[in-house]
Amino acid sequence: MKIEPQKVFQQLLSSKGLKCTKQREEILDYLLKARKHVTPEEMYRDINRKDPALGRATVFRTLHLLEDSGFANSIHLANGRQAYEHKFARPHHDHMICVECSAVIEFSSATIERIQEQITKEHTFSPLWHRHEIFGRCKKCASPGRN
Amino acid sequence: MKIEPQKVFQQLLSSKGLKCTKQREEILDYLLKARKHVTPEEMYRDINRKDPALGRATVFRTLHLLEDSGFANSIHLANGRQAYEHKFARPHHDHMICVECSAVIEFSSATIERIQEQITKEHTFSPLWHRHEIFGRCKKCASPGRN
DNA sequence: ATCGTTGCAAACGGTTTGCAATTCG
DNA sequence: CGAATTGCAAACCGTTTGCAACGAT
Repeated sequence: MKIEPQKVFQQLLSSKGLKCTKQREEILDYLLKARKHVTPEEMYRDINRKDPALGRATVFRTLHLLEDSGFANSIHLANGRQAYEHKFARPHHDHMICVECSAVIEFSSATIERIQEQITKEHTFSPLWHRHEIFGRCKKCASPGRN
Repeated sequence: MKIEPQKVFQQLLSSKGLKCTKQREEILDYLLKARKHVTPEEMYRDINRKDPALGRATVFRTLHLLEDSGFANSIHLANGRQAYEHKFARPHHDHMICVECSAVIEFSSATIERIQEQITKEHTFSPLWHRHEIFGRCKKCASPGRN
């Protein structure tokens, strides 16, 4: 049985008495199609091109809605700005972020997760989520001949 | 031979042709004495109480100077804001951050570091630094009878 | 005296909010 | 119809910056 994000989203909306609007659909679709992490501004720029009526505020509001509902994740880029990715059928993973070109490479390690669990337990800390970001230079930006 | 942060800082300053000012000393001292991670605003508030002449801009400027020189570290709190800690004679460590009271608990794991190295190597990624933050509730805030 | 540094206040940039108009259910 | 949602523009808030006065060397 294939998961259909749009359907799931609609269900969530109606279950909360919220409405399914064109803007919310556009934004979810954009996020689902995006191959990389997108910033609210990129999102606004791209969707607004096709639908000039869309406002910036709606992008932010919807992104929060998606994040709160567990449909999206946000990461912090090196400059502190946020970028989002959807969470449909994607296993948990963390990120390596290139400080030069902002490329994002995903990684995950069951061992790290296990150690984390152990560490939090030792400190009687109840983990909710975590952020493990490695900053550096990607293959391309670190290659010789580029300082 | 004991390390004397203030001396080291003075050396760095003069080696760069920068000046050793009262404000810079106050800020470094504050950071050294702080037992927890401090935000620029806390810093400004506290130091400004004793020295009303100190301005907010100087706090930010000095914090950047300290970070760039490797004397301080910054972390992002759950709300995206920054907080700083000094780096004198402190081994590398990461953080668990309480989403309720913003308490910060430090942790470190040689195993995690090792795995990270291996992962970056696999992706031909040249790491510069990383941020590993676990968000959740500290012992106190997670205890029953609260929420 | 020189040039880095400071405080101030204005500018910034990303995000949020108040509100009247609009749209979904 | 009535409540939720939207776009707009103004408000926010942490941070940065331009500038004239100041201060360390």
